[in-house]
Amino acid sequence: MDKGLIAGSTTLLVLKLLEHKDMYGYQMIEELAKKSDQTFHLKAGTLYPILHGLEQNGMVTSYDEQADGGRLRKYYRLTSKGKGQLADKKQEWMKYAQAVQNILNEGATYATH
Amino acid sequence: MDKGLIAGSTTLLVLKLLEHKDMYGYQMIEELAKKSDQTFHLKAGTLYPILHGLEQNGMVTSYDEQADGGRLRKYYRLTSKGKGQLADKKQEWMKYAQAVQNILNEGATYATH
DNA sequence: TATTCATATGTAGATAATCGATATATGGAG
DNA sequence: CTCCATATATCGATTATCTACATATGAATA
Repeated sequence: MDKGLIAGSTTLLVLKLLEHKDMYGYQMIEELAKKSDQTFHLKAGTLYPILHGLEQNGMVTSYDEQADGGRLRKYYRLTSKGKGQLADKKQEWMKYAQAVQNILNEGATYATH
Repeated sequence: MDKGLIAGSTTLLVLKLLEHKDMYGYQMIEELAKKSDQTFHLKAGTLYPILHGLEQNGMVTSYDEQADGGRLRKYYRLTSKGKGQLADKKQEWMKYAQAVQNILNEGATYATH
């Protein structure tokens, strides 16, 4: 998958993952790959700086929690400000994707069978 | 419109514009803005380097042609190699956009009216 | 016990794609 | 004759991703 394509939508996807439940970084990487049927392979070196930035901007808060085995995980929770950002970015993406789709479909012939 | 969102799909859109007719750079910028209902505002400083790159890679060829007024325009024509590239990038974009869409639609409720 | 692997977070430098600014030149309108 | 739309072009800055590296824990295995 082309690196450039991912640009701009990564933050949107991260915010979306946190919409209904708190998650930790490593979990997000796995879940994105699974949910996208391996289309996305977000790298740790990409994700963690994004999470730090979102926290600094007040879009998420974080807290540490012990896993069963004793491992420490850093969970992220979406703030109300982050929910607003998610809604904005979602709408922006929809508009953009629709515009690309419209252009790509031009000149297409449709089966009428 | 977020700059990052554009990344990765610009080349695809340029190739698509040339699918059915030859065009010159300035014309592509105008047509993209019009066709996308002002969602895209591709800048000259972005487009021309892309066109040069496509030509170097054999995706397009170019020729000069005099406009009515006498202005010189540089037209670009899609090669068969470029057509292949267009098909590849189109498929890649569709797959990517569908994956984003699937994730964004999770947890959505649907009106049943 | 030592080693290796999956888990888990993190930083730094390289790469790529876009933008803004700037430059040049022509033709039409005022 | 000045200004603006047209038309192409280059360069440096910005931004977002990647690769590579670093650190650490716990489980499996040799």
